[in-house]
Amino acid sequence: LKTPLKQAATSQLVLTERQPDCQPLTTPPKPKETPPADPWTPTSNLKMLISAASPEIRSREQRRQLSDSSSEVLQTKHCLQEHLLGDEYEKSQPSRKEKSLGLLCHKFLARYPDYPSPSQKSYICLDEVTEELHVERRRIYDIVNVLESLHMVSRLARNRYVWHGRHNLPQTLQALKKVGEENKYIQQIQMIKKREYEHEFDPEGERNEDMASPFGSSEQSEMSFVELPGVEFRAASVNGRKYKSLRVMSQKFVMLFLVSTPQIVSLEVAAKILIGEDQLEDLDKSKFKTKIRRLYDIANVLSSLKLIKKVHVTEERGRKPAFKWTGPEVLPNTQDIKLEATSTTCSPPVSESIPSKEQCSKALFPSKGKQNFTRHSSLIKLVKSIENDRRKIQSAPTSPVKINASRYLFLTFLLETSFSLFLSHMTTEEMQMKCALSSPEAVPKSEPSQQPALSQPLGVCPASHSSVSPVILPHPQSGVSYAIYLHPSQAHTVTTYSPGFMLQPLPCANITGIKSNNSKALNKVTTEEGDTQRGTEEPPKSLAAEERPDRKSETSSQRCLKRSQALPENNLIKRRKTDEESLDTSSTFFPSGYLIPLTHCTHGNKAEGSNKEKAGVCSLQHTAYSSPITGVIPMPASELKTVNIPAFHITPLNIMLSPNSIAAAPVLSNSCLNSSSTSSAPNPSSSALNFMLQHIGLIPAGVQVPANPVLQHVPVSSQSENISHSSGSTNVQEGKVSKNILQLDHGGLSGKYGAVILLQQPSAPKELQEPQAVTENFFRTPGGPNTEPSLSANSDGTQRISQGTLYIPQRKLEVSED
DNA sequence: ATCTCCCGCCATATG
DNA sequence: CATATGGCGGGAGAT
Repeated sequence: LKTPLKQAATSQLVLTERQPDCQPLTTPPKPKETPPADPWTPTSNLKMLISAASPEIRSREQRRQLSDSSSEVLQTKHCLQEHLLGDEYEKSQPSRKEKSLGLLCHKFLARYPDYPSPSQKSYICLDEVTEELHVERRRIYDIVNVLESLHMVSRLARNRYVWHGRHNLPQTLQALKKVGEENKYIQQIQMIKKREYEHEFDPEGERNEDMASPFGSSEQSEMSFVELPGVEFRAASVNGRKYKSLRVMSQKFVMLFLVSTPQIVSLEVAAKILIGEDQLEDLDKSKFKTKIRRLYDIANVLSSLKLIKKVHVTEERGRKPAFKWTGPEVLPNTQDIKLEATSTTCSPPVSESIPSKEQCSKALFPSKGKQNFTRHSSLIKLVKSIENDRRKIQSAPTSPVKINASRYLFLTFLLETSFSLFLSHMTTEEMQMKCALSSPEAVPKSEPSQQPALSQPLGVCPASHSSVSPVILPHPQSGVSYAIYLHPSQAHTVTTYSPGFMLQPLPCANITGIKSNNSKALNKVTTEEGDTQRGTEEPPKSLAAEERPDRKSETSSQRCLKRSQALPENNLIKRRKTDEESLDTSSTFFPSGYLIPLTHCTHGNKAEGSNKEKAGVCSLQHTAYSSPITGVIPMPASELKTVNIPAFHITPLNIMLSPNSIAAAPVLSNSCLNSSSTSSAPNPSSSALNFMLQHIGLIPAGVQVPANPVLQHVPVSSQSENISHSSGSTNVQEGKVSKNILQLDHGGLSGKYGAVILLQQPSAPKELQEPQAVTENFFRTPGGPNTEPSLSANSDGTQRISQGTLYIPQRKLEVSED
């Protein structure tokens, strides 16, 4: 169905083709508005181009880039020249590209400075713009709407906008990120991926249960537009709250980037999420298509702003269009993290409670009344697991339960503290920044007066130094040793994204013989093959879990102490039988995961106030890689037998360790530890560690574990050489360059830090499994009573990791630039 | 064929 | 009511 107008336009084009120099032809679409329009001639096009790249352009630097980067312009110019040369006619009509929203946006942006002086505001008159840029008004709206969503412009009145430039961008992005986190986009993304996954795996299957209620009842499908407090949006009346679809969509789209790690979002996923929010599960094809179209529009504008760029994500399934965030990294949403330069806003005062253990734990829970902290989708799983545990604990307080109790407490602790904290504060940017900060060979130097709180963390090692720094923590009571392997990101060997390992929460199905309701579903979805392929973007198993009341968190620590202390874990230690079959089922894993953050509970730093945050950030820079608060799960050998699924999975991302890195590890870790231990006062790390251990019940309340626990570097007998194969990696090809990017998409935390937790079983028989059966080696304890978990290089130079580590093969994913 | 996404109709909002 | 906005989806150029 062609409308008259359309036909007119078409005919016009035809005419133009035949009569290149025909003057009479004017832009028909809007005869009235479009003034004695320019004829469609090469000249007019040229003029247009020139105007786009002319001196009129303000920020030359960017403009320059623009003209350089936008090959289209050049191309067009070239074409035009040809045209002018009398080449056949309109081979190159005002090609579609020349009219692209992206180019138009460039032209639009060129009219205004990125950072207009606050003194003189520039106003935008749509009429002028449309006229000068020779575009239909409609197009300008598209651009303006997106800009509005970023608060780069705001509407004053009809036809009238104010240009803010990028001044507000940092704040806007920060706000968007925050909202994005609150909206649990990470989880939603995971869910979508999960569905995809199940879809292809399962003929059709029952997808009812777990996807029935996408998210908690507390979903926010509101069509809310994120406003910026400071940013004036005068003309309240003008600022109708309705119909902001494009704006809202734009914001949400941006949010997706800001919350995901890696910051790559495929159109498909974005569209689904944006749709899903309004109507749950609306597999409407046309709606989807429309959404995609809109996203392209938005993406074009965002691209012009250089906030994103197009890439392609290649999976087994094929190439899918996606976009990668290339804009500024957004600081953690917590109010006062001031990194000198960029802070534009004044930071509000900070809390000042005395950090006792209790306080600490409380402090870690930002939201008391309301549940605000972000949770990785996988956390939901974990939550469920915890719930199960709790149930068991409450119902049957018997020995087997005890273990669960401690585990429960531990998980709870992690879940509610570190994770949330980590999630809310950690950013890819930070990570990278940290990587950059730590010099390749020197242990992080402590800034003299600058950052007192930034004490040497336990076993901190510069990322570039060692790959693994083992820390063995003797368990006072049970005698079980826990080894925490922190795996600094191998930035040096890998790339910007260099996650090491990931800890993944696993639903504890079949623990102590009790069948988990999810276990079935879980098994169903996982297949070694499938996981291997899809590892990267694996969605967590079931996300149906609901948030639990926070009440629990408050008391958990206390209860934790009581219970844990009351539990004689020694009893639990038994000889572990080598049973494989039970482990087979454990091959089920959930690719999604998160890192266990290393949070530091700084003591008595009320005075630090705003510094606190800063210190936290800073310390993270150096310690994050090897924070003591890594998941250490007391798991008696006996337990292992019956437990099908360990509490955590460790996902190795790129485990190809350079031979030297291993060698270096011990040394580094030592030095690090030593340095950290020198301080008389317990450093944040150790205190945090103690805190955690006590809560877990691994040590009595009074006992303190020295900052540098007995470290032992043990030669590791490892296997699973194919880890590297199974581990997921993302290749991002930018242009011709291909990078080895580790992506752990699950969760957004991935890629930053990794930690390997090895559970040491004192009495476990030594037995090494076949390398290939990586997933089946979970928690296999090869070492004998005296065997220490370790990492070693194989003859072939490949590093191997063994014992008690869980490997989750990552699906290979490739991201390539066009 | 698929990916992009321009074009412009037309429902609504605004003044 | 005249315009300003902007949702929406057909369908055509790009690849």
